[in-house]
Amino acid sequence: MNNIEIAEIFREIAQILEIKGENVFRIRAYERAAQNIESLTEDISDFIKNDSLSDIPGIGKDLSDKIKEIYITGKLKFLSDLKKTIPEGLLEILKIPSVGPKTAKLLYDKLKIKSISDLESAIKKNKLAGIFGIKEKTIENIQKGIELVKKGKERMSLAIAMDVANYFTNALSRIPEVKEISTAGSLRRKKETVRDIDILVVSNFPGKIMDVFTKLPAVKRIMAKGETKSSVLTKDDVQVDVRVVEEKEFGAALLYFTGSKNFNVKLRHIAQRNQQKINEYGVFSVKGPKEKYLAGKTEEEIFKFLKLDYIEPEMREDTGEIELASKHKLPKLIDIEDIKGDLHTHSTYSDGGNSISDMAKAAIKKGYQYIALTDHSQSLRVANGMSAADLKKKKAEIEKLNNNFKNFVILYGTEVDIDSGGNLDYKDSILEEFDIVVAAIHTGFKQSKSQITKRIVNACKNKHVDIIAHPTGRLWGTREPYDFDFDEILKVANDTGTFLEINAFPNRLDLNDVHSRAAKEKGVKLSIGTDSHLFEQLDNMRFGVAVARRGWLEKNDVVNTLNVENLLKIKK
DNA sequence: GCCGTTTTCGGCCCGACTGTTTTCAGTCG
Repeated sequence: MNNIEIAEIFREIAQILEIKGENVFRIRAYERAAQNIESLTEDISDFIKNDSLSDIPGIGKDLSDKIKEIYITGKLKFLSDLKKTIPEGLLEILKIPSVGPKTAKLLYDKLKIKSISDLESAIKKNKLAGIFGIKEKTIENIQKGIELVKKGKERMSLAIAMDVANYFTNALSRIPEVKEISTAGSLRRKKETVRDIDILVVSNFPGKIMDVFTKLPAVKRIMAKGETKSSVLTKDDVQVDVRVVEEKEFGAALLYFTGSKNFNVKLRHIAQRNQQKINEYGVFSVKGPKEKYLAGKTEEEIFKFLKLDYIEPEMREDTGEIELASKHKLPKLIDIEDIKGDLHTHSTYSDGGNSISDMAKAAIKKGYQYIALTDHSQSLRVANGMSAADLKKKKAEIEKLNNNFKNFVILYGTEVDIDSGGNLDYKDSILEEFDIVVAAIHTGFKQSKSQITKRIVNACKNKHVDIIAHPTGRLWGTREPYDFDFDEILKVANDTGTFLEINAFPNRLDLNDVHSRAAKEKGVKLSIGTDSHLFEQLDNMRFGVAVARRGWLEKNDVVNTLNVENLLKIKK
């Protein structure tokens, strides 16, 4: 049982307790525990071995025992007993927007509805209308919610979310009454997937903003429209929320709507201790009979009032950053401008769409000092992998192009396949010719944990392999990461001086934020590569940088922030 | 169920919007 699986068990418990109408704070305790376990950079087994489970915030005596039980037996009696008390399908009803635990319970108690299909047929037979508290409008909302669930569009990738957000921020910026505008929520924190788009606007004419927003051409349906806050659904079924605030509230609102929830809760605790209160309108003194506005115009001002250094949005998850901010020990996160080159790209020599020359030109235009063309190796036939003979031609072409550059260099590279037996697809005598060797697994994803771990360990131990690309193999929404011992890879990567990649391709983002942070803590260096197959995709670097920032990485942790001389010096 | 710079008991973040109510519960973030 790994961290994610244990977190899921606690989440399921929270949901069942919710339906049963249990104490909300008990429910919150399970949710909080789940979130904290999920964001641990160490394997939960380490805490069990060291008998230090209660060091994890939100884990006390009871949850410690439950974690141990799960770890040892693979299951939890408390959960299986709990499951018996409610019908199986009931949890899926909670996924319907506008249907919460109270409604789910009501529907079950009155009509014995225990699944979405039960609910649909009850609506068809007009059975809902008779229930106290449910009328036409509620039924309509449930129906629309069911449609959404069926389409299965619960979260979107960060890349898509950014596109949608740009459309709305551009459109709203054109309104003269808009003084300031910003995205908020998980999009601003740059989470790898985003559920809905939050936009914050400063204006003295909220009514006008609400009108324009809800009438934009991309809007399919208005879900809610109030004086200062509205929600719509776009034609692609993306939910967008816009909230209008006054200038003196903007920082407070931005802080509040950026979250995360746990981060906000902790800030409020700090405020409470100082006899202050934080909400989306500002920081207020609650000393004396009357509340007094203290701050709220900017986030910086609010952090200052709380005696904290400014915390970047990507770090606001309550995983230790608030404590560091109070001690002035926050890391200085890497920035997109720090990136000096791309170490994972493809050309027409394998399965890329552009020539080496075109890729290089695009890299120069981005202000890079180098680009590595890492075409696939021979056995990867689906990707037009390169034979040893083709390599000579490619090397000659790169040498010729490099003669014409000043302050820029193309690195002769390869993405060499790690085959199912753990061998590399080129001999050492070929590998030593390259400037940069990226190694990756492309086949045999279903092998056992020990087999896959051994394959990657072998690659790390090769004296020519510089980078392990997309180390976990996951493809968002299509392929789960393969099973391997990440701690072991970190150890070997550190011992051998092998870099691990943050693959910036939007549906990979591999390593992810938690893995990146773990790598940093173990002293492993990372490389952010776009895996571009077209020159336009070099722009995906920003998604890789987003992952790095969420993983607390600084400039020094990432090797492609170095200039080319230093890069070639520190690589194997 | 967790947690403690007044607490080992009694708290636990806080407000907008909706739909159903005649003053508020449920949902959401």
